[in-house]
Amino acid sequence: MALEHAILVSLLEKPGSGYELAHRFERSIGYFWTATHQQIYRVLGRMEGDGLLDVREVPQQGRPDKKEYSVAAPGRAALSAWLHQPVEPESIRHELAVKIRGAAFDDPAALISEVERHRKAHSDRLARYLTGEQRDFTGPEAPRPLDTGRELQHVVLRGGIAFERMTVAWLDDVLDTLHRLRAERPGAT
Amino acid sequence: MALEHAILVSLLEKPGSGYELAHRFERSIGYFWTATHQQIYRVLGRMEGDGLLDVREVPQQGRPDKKEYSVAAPGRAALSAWLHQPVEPESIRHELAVKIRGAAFDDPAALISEVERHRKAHSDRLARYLTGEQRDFTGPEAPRPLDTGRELQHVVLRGGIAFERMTVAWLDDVLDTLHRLRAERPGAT
DNA sequence: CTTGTATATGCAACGAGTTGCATAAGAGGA
DNA sequence: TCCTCTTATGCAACTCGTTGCATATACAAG
Repeated sequence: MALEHAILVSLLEKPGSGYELAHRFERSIGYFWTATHQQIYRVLGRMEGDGLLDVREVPQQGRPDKKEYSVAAPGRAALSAWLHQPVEPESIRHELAVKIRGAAFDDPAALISEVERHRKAHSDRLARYLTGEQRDFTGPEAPRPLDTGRELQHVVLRGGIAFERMTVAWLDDVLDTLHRLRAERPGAT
Repeated sequence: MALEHAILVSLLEKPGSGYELAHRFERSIGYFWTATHQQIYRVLGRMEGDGLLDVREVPQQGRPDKKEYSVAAPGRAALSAWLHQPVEPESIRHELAVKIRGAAFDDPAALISEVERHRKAHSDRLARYLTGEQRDFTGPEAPRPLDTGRELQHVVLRGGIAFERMTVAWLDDVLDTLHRLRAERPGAT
């Protein structure tokens, strides 16, 4: 149930509506957890029912009203309990890797454009992360000592950056391999 | 439905029983996709029902009989169709990162042992991958040119190695950060 | 005045994945 | 003899996650 915990963390950082949370999950929270708005609304409803969250109806002008959620005391306790419990180190799930190994039973060269597409998506994301890092964590915006929250946000962002950099480099390795295999078998398409 | 495709790839590489597949998913296939035996048996049953797989009852001595699955023609066609379809670049889901950001609202120093545990798990996995690479892809066992399948297996393994290396380095960064934060706030536990 | 975009919330159905349990045969050791 | 481990297969119940659809307000562009 890590979505619950990701929502608690995000709402502790700043209260907000389901819609706003969905956007954060496409941005900063998205470095390490993803969720669609349907999932978020469903879980928000359940968490409110369980007393983990408080809701406040916020009337707005020029746009529909919203429900602003914030973390209630039991929610904070639930997060704290989870933080003190071990979680299992996760394994990767990489569909593209399944495809690469599957390509041995089809035409490997046909994968090249797909891999290039993935490479672009990851290098775009890397650029976005680096821009965010420049904006939020350097110069006058750099976290002062003792700003624990900012320091921890930064180290998580550095993890996202390292992941994307590693992925781009690996996809280059994959592309080299696919090109080499095509050169060795000039008969293939 | 990537589990289906991962099973097709694995059975094309070598036919086997559900039990054997479950073990492969803890080893080589596990570089990029995980699954428990319950999931595997369920999906194997469905795939057989859909005509994607052939089954053969294999009587054994000294152990229970097994059902050996292999890929039927429609299964091969289904894999090929999927290979030619684009898949979305995936995002990470990293529970530990949720915890790190959540630690800002609790005691960051309490996370240190948890992060160390994860670091060990990842560096153990890295060592296992490197041993496997030595065994299967160097010296007399190195893939000859034109051995497409082996080359592709190797590039996927290199991806697993790169991922674990990157993760270990990042967790060191996280540990540095947590230690630094603890030093700056000597009051905390 | 219609179309498109952004804000805002939600249901229903399905498929994917996890957890707990159950069964059964043979091998090896206490 | 009993206990445990390995091989081998599976059901049931549940939660998690995805996809498609539905609704409503407001603003801007054509």
